[in-house]
Amino acid sequence: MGLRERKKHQTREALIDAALDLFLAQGYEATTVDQIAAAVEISPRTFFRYFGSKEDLVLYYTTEFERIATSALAARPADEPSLAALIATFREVVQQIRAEAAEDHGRALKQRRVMEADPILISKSIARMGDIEKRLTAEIARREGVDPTTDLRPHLLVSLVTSAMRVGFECLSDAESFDAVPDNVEHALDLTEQVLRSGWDQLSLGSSGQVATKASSPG
Amino acid sequence: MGLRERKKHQTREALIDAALDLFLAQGYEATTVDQIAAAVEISPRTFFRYFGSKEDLVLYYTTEFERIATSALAARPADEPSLAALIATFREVVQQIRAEAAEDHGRALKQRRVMEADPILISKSIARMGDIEKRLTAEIARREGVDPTTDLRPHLLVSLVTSAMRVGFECLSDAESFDAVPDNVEHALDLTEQVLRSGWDQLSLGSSGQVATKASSPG
Amino acid sequence: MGLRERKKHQTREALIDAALDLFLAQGYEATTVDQIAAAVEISPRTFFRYFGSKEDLVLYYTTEFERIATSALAARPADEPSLAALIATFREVVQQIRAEAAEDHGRALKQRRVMEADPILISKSIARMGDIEKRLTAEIARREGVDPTTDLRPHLLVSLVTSAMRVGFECLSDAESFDAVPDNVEHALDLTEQVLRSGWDQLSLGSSGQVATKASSPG
Amino acid sequence: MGLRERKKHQTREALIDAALDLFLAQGYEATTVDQIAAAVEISPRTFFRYFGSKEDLVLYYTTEFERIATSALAARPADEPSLAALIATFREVVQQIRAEAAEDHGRALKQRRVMEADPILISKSIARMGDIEKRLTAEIARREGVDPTTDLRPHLLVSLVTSAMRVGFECLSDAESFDAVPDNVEHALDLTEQVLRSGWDQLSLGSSGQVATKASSPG
DNA sequence: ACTATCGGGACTGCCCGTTGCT
DNA sequence: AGCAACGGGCAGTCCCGATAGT
Repeated sequence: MGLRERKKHQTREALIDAALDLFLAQGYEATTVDQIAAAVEISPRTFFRYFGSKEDLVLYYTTEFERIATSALAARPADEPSLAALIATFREVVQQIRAEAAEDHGRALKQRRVMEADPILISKSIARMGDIEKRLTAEIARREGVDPTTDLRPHLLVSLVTSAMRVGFECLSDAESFDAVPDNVEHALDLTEQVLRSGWDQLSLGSSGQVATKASSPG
Repeated sequence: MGLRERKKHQTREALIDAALDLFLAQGYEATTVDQIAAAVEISPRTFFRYFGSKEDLVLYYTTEFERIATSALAARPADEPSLAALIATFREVVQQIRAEAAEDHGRALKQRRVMEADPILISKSIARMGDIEKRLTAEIARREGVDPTTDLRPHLLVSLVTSAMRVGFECLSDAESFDAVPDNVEHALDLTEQVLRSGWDQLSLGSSGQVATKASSPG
Repeated sequence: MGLRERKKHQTREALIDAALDLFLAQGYEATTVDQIAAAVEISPRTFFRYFGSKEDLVLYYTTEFERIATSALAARPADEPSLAALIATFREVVQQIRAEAAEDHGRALKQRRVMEADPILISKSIARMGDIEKRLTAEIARREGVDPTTDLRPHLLVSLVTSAMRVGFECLSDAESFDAVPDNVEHALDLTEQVLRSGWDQLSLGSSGQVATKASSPG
Repeated sequence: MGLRERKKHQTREALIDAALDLFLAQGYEATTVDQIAAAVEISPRTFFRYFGSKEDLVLYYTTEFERIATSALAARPADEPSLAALIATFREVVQQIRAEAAEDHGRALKQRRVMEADPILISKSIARMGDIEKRLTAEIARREGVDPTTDLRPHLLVSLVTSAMRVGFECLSDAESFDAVPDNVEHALDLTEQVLRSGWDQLSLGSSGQVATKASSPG
């Protein structure tokens, strides 16, 4: 990695740290981009070269999540049932998070605190999840060989599992540290797997089971 | 309804109509609040007395959705199982939408067209769903007599069913009219009910089933 | 005039004064909008509510010129010959300028100094003059009942008289005060009127005198 | 003309052609000097041996115009009246343009199209005209033996005739080809000569006719 | 030298608090 | 009383010129 790359990386991390501290100290809304820029001694203009928006900074990990999740799903064996593949994918994501938490110096925890303090940020992060869902849906549909625009089962499956994930993430308002989050997520994934396993397979996703496709709906 | 109320209502509808038309004509981003205000001959400031933001206007129906859903859930019999109550609640919402669509003069369709043209709006609307989820979760937890901060099952249940709803709503990009939406949503609800019915009840929500509560998690 | 109007007027003038002084002291380019705003203790944002751009401020008098000239021309009797109408129009503009010069406190002179120091501003102002010419040409063509795209006499007439005006204005680089300008302009207008009067009327603008129209040119 | 000269001339023309085509295709601003150089297979450095800047290339004809006009005016007999000399000068310029138009292959038209597409270029070209006017004014004043800073008649005369020229040039926005331009310009010059001839000579420019000089103005 | 990056200034849009108008 | 004009603040974009790494 050239000196340039390295500096960029440092600046990005410095921005995240400075911003999160400011957010925690005085609130997300009350903190201006100018303050963040001043804190790391760059121009406000440059801030926007690193993060498309102030929001992007807080939701940085969401972006990371997407990167990890999509590549993890792509790596699942092609013949694995979709439900299992998704659950496994998310479990891998959790592992990754658990691993990175070490060198993270509490950034992840700070980020969650900031988000909890500002409910609107939670909404925003959920919205991003929507985008991720779309991508995962496309991949599941591809695996199953169905058309996601006429068959809503891939979307539904992804949506259900992703929901579980979210629920696991959000249930930590009272946590002192970030440690409990991975456990929570895994717990939620366990529950969902239990609940869905018996029911979902009967939908025989990917089969010609017309009952489940939109095309067969009376609409 | 007094004359004052009526006038307010008219202004609000005029704003919605004017705004949606402008959005369709020149795009959401490209349309300024000033233009909307000018179109109905009010001051830009006054716009914000009717809608908290430009976004609020487009997502007006989402707000309506919340209103209807919460009151519908509150009206369900107390002894109805939670899954059934939620599904029934959402079915009622769909009915309401179907009914209002008549006197709506295509506003709902226009609104969807606007949202499809601007992906960011979709995210935003999904984000609002998050708020609704929270409210519904609280109500389900109340019904079940569990603490939603320690037991993540209420949140999970709500999240799963809401996901189904969302999936139903979103699958209409190709629809020419708004008519198909209610059918789609009902279809998604049907599927979800099928899938969850067998599995969910075994979680014996509300029981002391320790396996399912966060408190019992090893984390 | 209400208090509101009065305050607005004061702010505008304060802005012009402060800006011109700054421009003279440190140059047009080197002066930022923020500095101007700070000098009159308004927010930079508000600056743009008074002037669409920094350039607009310097060329403010050009805008005024346009406003006065077009309305003055519109007010000329319909049966007055075009040449006379134009000369009279510009004379009125000069009168207006002379009248305003009193309460002007040398603003006009400062403005010229600024423009002379920054040649690009001169280009810009000339370019605006081009727009004004276009508008006046259209009006003259309307009065004469000819088509300005096929008959170049309206444009020519306007251009000739406007040139005279410009000549009058520009001949003051060496003047200590702005006082001489109106005299100069009137002088130039006098000369032009003398020169053109006998010759122009023989072009019988508006007649069917084919010799004068572009359509009849051998091209 | 030696071979070396001829090659230089060819390169210059190739540059103009390539540049104009690129400007038309992707806009003036969007086109880089590198692209132009690449198009004619010379090094970017060499470009600047032919044209001082990208702008110089577009305004090349303006420069040519200046060169031709000043030398043509210098060549007029010393005892020719100024008006006649100027008109004759511009007529020669037009002849030159007409002559070159043959081997010009629509360059002039393209250049106008480029300029019309970028209004700022128009400003720049007009601004250059201002410089030319200044030079011609000086020459006329010299011929007449008057001081151009106290007597505004030279400037006025030049300005009037130049205006005519501009009018002739500008009246082609709708023209499909450049062919009509020389005709238009000559037409405008004809009209102007007619109009001014009788009137101007009575100003007895260069005489001691006090009425016409600025010095004698009551201002 | 070439190019990516940075800095900065103009400018706009959203939104809100206050103030003057009716 | 209520409403709309106004001013202000901040996020964000664009463009350009300077700079610094490769």
